[in-house]
Formats: sequence, C-alpha cells, structure tokens
Amino acid sequence: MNIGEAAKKSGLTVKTVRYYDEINLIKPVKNKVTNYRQYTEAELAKLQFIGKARRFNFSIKECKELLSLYENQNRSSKEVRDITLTKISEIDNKLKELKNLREQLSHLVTCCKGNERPECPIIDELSAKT
Amino acid sequence: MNIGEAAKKSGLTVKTVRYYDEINLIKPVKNKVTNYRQYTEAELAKLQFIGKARRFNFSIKECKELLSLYENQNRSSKEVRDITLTKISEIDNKLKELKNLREQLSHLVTCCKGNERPECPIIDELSAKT
DNA sequence: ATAAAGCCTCCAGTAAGGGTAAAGTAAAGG
DNA sequence: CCTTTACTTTACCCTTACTGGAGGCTTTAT
Repeated sequence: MNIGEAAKKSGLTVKTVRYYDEINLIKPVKNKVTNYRQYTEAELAKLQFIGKARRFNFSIKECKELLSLYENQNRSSKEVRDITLTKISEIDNKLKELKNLREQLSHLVTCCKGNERPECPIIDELSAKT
Repeated sequence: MNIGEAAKKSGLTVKTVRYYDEINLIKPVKNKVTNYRQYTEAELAKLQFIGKARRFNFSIKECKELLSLYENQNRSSKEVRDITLTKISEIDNKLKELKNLREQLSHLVTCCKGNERPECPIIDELSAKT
C-alpha cells in the first residue's frame, strides 16, 4: 500500500512515516518506476505498534528495542524475555501514574462541582499563592 | 527549597525545572542575595503535577490549561468542568491503549517462554518478511 | 582553607517531527 | 484523451521541549 494508507491505518501522519523511513526504523521498498514507498501488511503492523509505544513516550531508540524483540531470531532467549519483562514493568508504572493523574482530575470535578468551595487539600495545595 | 531538591522531589531534572521558569510555567522567587531559585511546597506540587501530565504527552500548553483548572477562581464553572471532563476522557483513551500495549508485550512473553517456537500470530505478523 | 557539590547564565545542539514549496504521478469525470 | 483533483516525491527551514557544556559564583564538608 502507499504511504497515505499506511499512515491512516497506523494513526500516524505521512510526515512521521516518511521520517521513520529516513531514520531507518521502517524502510519500505520503493516502486522503481514511481519512486513511491510501498508498505506491506507486516510493515503496517510495525507502524501501528510503534505508534502505540511512541504515544507513551517510549523513545525511538526504545521502539527499536521493542521491535527487535519481535524480530529477534532468538526471541525465546532469556535475554529477550528479560528485556520484555522490564518494558512491561515500565508500562505498569506508567499505568499506575496515569490512573493517579486521572484520579487527581476526577477529584477536581467531583470536589468542586456546584458553587460551593469545599475543603479540598489537593486544590488548596496547588492553588496556594506562591 | 532550592532547585535541586524541587527537581528531585518532582522527578524532573534541574535543567527542566529551570526551563519551566524560563517559559513562565512555574516561576519561583529568587533569593536576591544568592540569586538562587526558591521553590515553595505549592510550586513543588505543581511541578509534580506537570511532570505527571508531561509523561503522558500532554503538551506544555495543555499543562498550562490543566494548571489553570486548579488556579481558576471560577473553577466550579461549567466551562472549566467540561475541559476537565474532556481531559479525563482523553486519559481514559490513553489508559485503554496502554493496557493494550501491555497486553501485546505480555503475550509475547507467555507465548515465547522456554525454548520452543510456538505459534504466535502477533509475532508472525510483525516479524513477517517485508 | 581548600575541595566538592550545587547553583547561576549563556549558548549551542538534539529529538521528533511540522509546514510549505515545487514537481512528478495516479485516478476519476467529461 | 484531457483535465482536474488527489497523492506522492525531495528539499528546506521551523518548532517544541528539552539537554549538554563552558565559565563562574555560593555553600557545605573536611
């Protein structure tokens, strides 16, 4: 498929997908006649995967690592397994923190609805005059 | 407290905290004699909050918005409430996606443990030759 | 008293793209 | 077949959110 379709299906921009080619992250073959990039389904899947990881601030370098987990010929090895487990635990930390952030905002909503100015330690702390 | 302590307690780097001062996000007072930045507990709380939001790719601009939710004298207004609810729903989407990413990696681990080379559609898809 | 650690400003560089231009290619309608 | 519209190409500079380093004051520990 062409770059536009790949971008759309992966939720990335065309610019970004082109950039990933440029930095040798996902390099599609190019139609020798038109010079258009041609993406396979496998490459699309990788783009989707990278998109997901990037949205959670895994760096491009880390994305390469994650991708290599999939591509590693020796992926059943202990080493690969360990890296993956490390990433998972990183993700678990992110999940925890994200839930906490949600909590904080949701608290803001329930705590401050209506016109009352209820007791609210979180807000008091944050809105205290410097 | 000095910048080093504020940085440590907020999980940001000193450089980053200084940057947030520079862009008028969190501006501490400065000790007129030493010229050192002096952070209050309230500013620390804001740094922590921003750190959390930034780690989930809320832009600096969005962080300002979020902060203003707390500081807004009129925070019980419908508008502020709506913005907050929107942010919360964005967070819920992020949570969903993050769980999905975790799932994908965790599947990789259980699927590929030991030395066998088991069937694994996700991997097969991703590692398929271009 | 001196060394190490922490703070300051200033300047330059980086990561990961985004915006726009100028030009080639492809698909659809008349 | 031709034109319009949509898509793709490279090239170049711009942006956001930092990061690193130089050079120099301040504070703390020995």
